[in-house]
Amino acid sequence: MDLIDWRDSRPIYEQIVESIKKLILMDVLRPGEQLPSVRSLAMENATNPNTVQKAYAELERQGFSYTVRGRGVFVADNNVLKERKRTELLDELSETLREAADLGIDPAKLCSEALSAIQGAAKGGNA
Amino acid sequence: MDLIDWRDSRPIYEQIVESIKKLILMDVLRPGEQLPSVRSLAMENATNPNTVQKAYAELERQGFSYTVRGRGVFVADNNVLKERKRTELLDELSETLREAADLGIDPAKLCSEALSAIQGAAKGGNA
Amino acid sequence: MDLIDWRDSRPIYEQIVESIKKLILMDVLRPGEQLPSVRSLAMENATNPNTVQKAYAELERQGFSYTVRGRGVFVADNNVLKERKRTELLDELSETLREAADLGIDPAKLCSEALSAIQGAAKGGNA
Amino acid sequence: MDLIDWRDSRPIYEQIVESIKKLILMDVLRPGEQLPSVRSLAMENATNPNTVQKAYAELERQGFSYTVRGRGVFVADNNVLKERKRTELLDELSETLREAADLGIDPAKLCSEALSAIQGAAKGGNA
DNA sequence: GTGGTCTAGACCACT
DNA sequence: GTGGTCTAGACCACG
Repeated sequence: MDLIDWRDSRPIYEQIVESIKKLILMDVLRPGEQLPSVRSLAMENATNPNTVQKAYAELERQGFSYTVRGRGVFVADNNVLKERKRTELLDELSETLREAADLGIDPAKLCSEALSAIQGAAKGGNA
Repeated sequence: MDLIDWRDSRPIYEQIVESIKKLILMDVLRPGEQLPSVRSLAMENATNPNTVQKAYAELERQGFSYTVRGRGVFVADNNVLKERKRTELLDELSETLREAADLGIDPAKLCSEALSAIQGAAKGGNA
Repeated sequence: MDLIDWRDSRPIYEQIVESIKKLILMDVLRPGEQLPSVRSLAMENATNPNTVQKAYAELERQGFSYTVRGRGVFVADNNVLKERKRTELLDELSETLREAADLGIDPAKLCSEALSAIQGAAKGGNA
Repeated sequence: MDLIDWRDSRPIYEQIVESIKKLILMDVLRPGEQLPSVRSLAMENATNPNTVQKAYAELERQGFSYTVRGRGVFVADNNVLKERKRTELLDELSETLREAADLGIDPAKLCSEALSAIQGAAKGGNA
């Protein structure tokens, strides 16, 4: 697992949270599966156990994982998570489109262009 | 001009940059028009001239303004700026939609939902 | 005569000096010819007579002009000027080439590329 | 590292930027290597941390370095940088030669003189 | 310890 | 008056 981009200006723990969230949402990490131990993940990414600990705490707070003392950390089996992410993306989308509208740019046209772009990329890229 | 939201966690200078960029893109500030002096804007917003100075430097770097020593700072007459902003928004949109697609969410459906959302808000809001 | 670029960050008087020097060296302004009066040049360029005065003083100091009280300012008939400018350009060239050499770039090759570039431009451009 | 010439009229931060850029381009500072901390460099050069900070920000903006919060600033591993610098020098050269041509001076002859000059200096100087 | 931001106050060049 | 630079000293987030 390569979770950290050292050139990224965002805090390390935040990058770890986001990376693992993405892995869970994409079903690479399945519900019930055990996450790497704090120590091993820290070793593997050449970072401080405290930093990984902070990331795991945040993950649990957001409902993506649960902890069993003496056993480890596991992926939550919540299927509410995807719905929540969908809402999040929808909000982000609306925000961008609203800004475009404010500037006199047709949001619908922008949308269709963006859709074409990703479909084109998907065919040639990693689809 | 009310450019700063003190509850916003982003740096002051960055908020100033974004606010003025928006004013320029929305044609509230017209090409050739003089921007407030560093000192007056600092006074008006109860901040430090250095902070405003940093914001103005960034604006100029991005091509939104030009400086005449001893005279003041002026809005650039570039009509390329809007096109650049459009591209920027388009990239943002595509990024969000691509992320949705990765998660198995239909981007087109998400788009249409977002468009409905902002049209609804526009009617009741600031349209 | 359009001598000033208001977006240029250099001082006005310096721009005027450089512009007039160029006009003299390119023989647009001929030896013995009278330069515009301080007042008229100030009017024409929407700037302050003091600024033009400062430029004229600098021009005279550099030997490009001489003043006759009550008559005006005239272009010096020195043909030493061109030789001096040649030396100046030569120094600039050497400096650039030396910097290239320090970086491990072949100066001779760079030179021949530059020569090609300007010959190409001259044919299509203002030759 | 002796980065500042106090007799130089250019801003301190600009001198720092240029000095470090040169060190990077000459491979004295290698990709991935850590730059001195803002504070230590400020101490070493008897200047203010803010000034060094401004220099480092500019370096990063130009793509010569990247920052990891809490870790330090590192030399970018871009090998595009040298090519970019070469283009920059080439442009400078062409500009000088074009100016010479405008004045009726043979650019090729000027070039060969400059090349002789630097070769002579190199033998007697720091070659 | 690191870099990032901000304030207060100063001096400079230019108009 | 304008912007540009610099210093001194402070606080913050991150590791």
